Amino acid sequence: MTAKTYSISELARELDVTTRTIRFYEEQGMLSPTRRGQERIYTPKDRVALKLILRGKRIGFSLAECKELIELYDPSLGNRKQLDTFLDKITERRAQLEQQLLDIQQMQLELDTAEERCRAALAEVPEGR
Amino acid sequence: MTAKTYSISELARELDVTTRTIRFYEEQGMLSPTRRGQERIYTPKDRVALKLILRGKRIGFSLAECKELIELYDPSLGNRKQLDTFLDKITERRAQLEQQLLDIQQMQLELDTAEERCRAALAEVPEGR
DNA sequence: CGTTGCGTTGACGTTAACGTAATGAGTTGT
DNA sequence: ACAACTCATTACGTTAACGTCAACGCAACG
Repeated sequence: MTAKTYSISELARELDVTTRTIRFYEEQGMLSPTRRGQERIYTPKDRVALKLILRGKRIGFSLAECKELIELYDPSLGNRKQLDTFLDKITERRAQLEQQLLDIQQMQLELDTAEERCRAALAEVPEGR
Repeated sequence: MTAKTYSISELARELDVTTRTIRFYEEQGMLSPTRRGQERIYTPKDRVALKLILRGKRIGFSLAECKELIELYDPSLGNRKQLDTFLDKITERRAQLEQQLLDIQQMQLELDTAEERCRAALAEVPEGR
């Protein structure tokens, strides 16, 4: 049952990032692979965390924000106060995501009209033959 | 019919950015306010462009990407080749937006489970009387 | 046993996106 | 006339998020 493990370059290839980037994320306390000697060994859990970071980045989260997400995601450190602020942060993020949804929808509309105008302009200028 | 105009600080206050930021965007060729002497005069069109930039930023676009969006948005420079690459860029952006939608939905799910776990942990540790 | 490949740790370099003075011109109120 | 605003330009500073060497360890391969 010893779940699969990954080398740093395996992870890098699969998720399309550089090893430098992966090490950097570790340096920032976002990943904590175990070691075999000097070598970093990544578990599926680490892989999930990394994917979470990359997903965050795609929607414009800073690494600090991604780090928070990871901390939320893990079940660990639980005194009362912590958990309350966790819940607050979750609420906050949710609001942000909602705003982003709106922004994206708006963008889509704008792309629609942009495309229309582009096609209209193309119809006006058919110097292509 | 001379539509409304704005001073730089008016725009800054309204859209909650610094004047430095606005000037910076101009420096990057993303805004082109007219001048009255030295003073910058912003039209509603400029204001729209600025809002477009800020919306882009909220979903993680770089300024370079935002600039492209603005260029798409305006009707102007139309030779055939340009228009074709415009359409390509539009398609590309649409794909990106779709991916972002997926990412956001995934995040929302993760926040759901994070909240659940948080509440569960709170139930386990009710040292708060 | 040399070199090829993957891994490691520094350490300095780079780019984007502004922040932060410093300084000066032009107008507005008292 | 002078202070108080608002605007401008110029220029150096800063932070985040890596990129890019350099120099080394060690395992396998022909």
